Amino acid sequence: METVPVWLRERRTGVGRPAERSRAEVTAAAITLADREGLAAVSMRRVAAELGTGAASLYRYVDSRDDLLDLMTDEAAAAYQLPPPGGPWLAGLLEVCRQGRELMLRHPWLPELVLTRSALGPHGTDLLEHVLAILAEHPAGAGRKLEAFAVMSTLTAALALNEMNGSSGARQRQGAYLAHVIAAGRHPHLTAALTGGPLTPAPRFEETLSRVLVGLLGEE
Amino acid sequence: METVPVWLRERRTGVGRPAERSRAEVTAAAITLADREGLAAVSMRRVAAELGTGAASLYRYVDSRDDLLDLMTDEAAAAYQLPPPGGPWLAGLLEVCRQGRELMLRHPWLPELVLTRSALGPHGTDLLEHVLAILAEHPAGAGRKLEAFAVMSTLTAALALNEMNGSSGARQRQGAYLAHVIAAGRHPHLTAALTGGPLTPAPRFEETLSRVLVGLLGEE
DNA sequence: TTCCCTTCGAGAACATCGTTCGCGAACACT
DNA sequence: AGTGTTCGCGAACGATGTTCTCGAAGGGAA
Repeated sequence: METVPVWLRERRTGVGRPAERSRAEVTAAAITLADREGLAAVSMRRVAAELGTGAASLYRYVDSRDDLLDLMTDEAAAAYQLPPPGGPWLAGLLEVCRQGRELMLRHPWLPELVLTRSALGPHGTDLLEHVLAILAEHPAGAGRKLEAFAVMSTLTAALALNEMNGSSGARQRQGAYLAHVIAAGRHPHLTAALTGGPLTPAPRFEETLSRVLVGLLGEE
Repeated sequence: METVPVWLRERRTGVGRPAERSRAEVTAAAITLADREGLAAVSMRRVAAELGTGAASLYRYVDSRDDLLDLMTDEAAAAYQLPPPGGPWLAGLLEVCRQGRELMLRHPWLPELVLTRSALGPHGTDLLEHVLAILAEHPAGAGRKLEAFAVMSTLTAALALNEMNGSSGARQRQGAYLAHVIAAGRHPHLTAALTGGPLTPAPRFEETLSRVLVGLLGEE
């Protein structure tokens, strides 16, 4: 049972044969592959092929596929452009959410990893530090601030996931079933909600997160 | 490309050899297995073994493993005890969340499925209908009500997942890395948040969802 | 330069996975 | 009894994560 996290396993000293690749290269290859063919395509063998090596070689850089997924998540978080904190806290948090959404649209595999795997790496902790800095003057307790961070991440990922499923084939199946449910006539409120006009304008991403964050942290 | 959802595929008429099992039995076996050994143990072979049959037989009842996962999710939602709507809407929604949390603690595999797979089956639509009934008098538009349902489900699942990770080995790794980050001294706000007292009382589940829902739907 | 010790690369192997094929057996209906 | 249709499922295919193993490669000491 290895209790040391991925991010702490250190490169050995200059003794022995030097590695031909780096953990960063492996991570980058996995991200490239996931961007191109989806998360399901990220197998050890495919990632290795992307690098022109054998599958077993990857285990010199990564303990397991799960480790690699964590590395991908954290590496993606490196793209955040964190402005110096200042100004109203709500605007600061919304900017983080906005960038998060763009990141997830650019990396369609990210939401799933963020939602089901909560490990914070170096860039993840940088992001959390930034959020806490934005909230430094806020009177809420530390527990609530940490919770606000979790809620932000979760909802950003979930909303981005919903957005992307819009063009998927899953949406068609869901629509077909909902049509059946409506036709059955036993769900009056659902029917009214889905057929009443052009489905009242879907609340916009930023407005939703703004309302949630205000509810969580107060108007201030 | 099959555009008809799982829930609509109907049992054939009485012609031919009758099936020895039902889709409900297969689903129940998968749930039993997942409860006992986790979602990763739910393979077609293991589920079949649970039923005392061959793996290939399951494909008479289910098109794919993904279908089976959707069936598990919806079957779990059958356990909701939906009281007749009435009283203040916030209390009604919180009751749904409370039951949802208990469900997820009883079925530790549920959050992952709810978070990454959004298909609504018969029981899922019943639940949505119930939520919309609770909000029938609420002035918000249909879009916002549907969104509130999505946010409720997502946050309930995510918070339950966090609760359960408390006893996992993943928490230890995360703690070890956070200790390292604190020791490095480059994250003052994070350090303050994690070392300031006994980590200000973690905001309680219901209070969190109450604040979020009020933020989303207004005080009314 | 020579040697050694450590580390690396990766082919082969193992257990397991989701899924398909094909066929014999079983039942309902005429 | 015969026929049409469905069911159960052994066998097989391709792919997966991971471990074992060992030859090769390079740095530092001699």
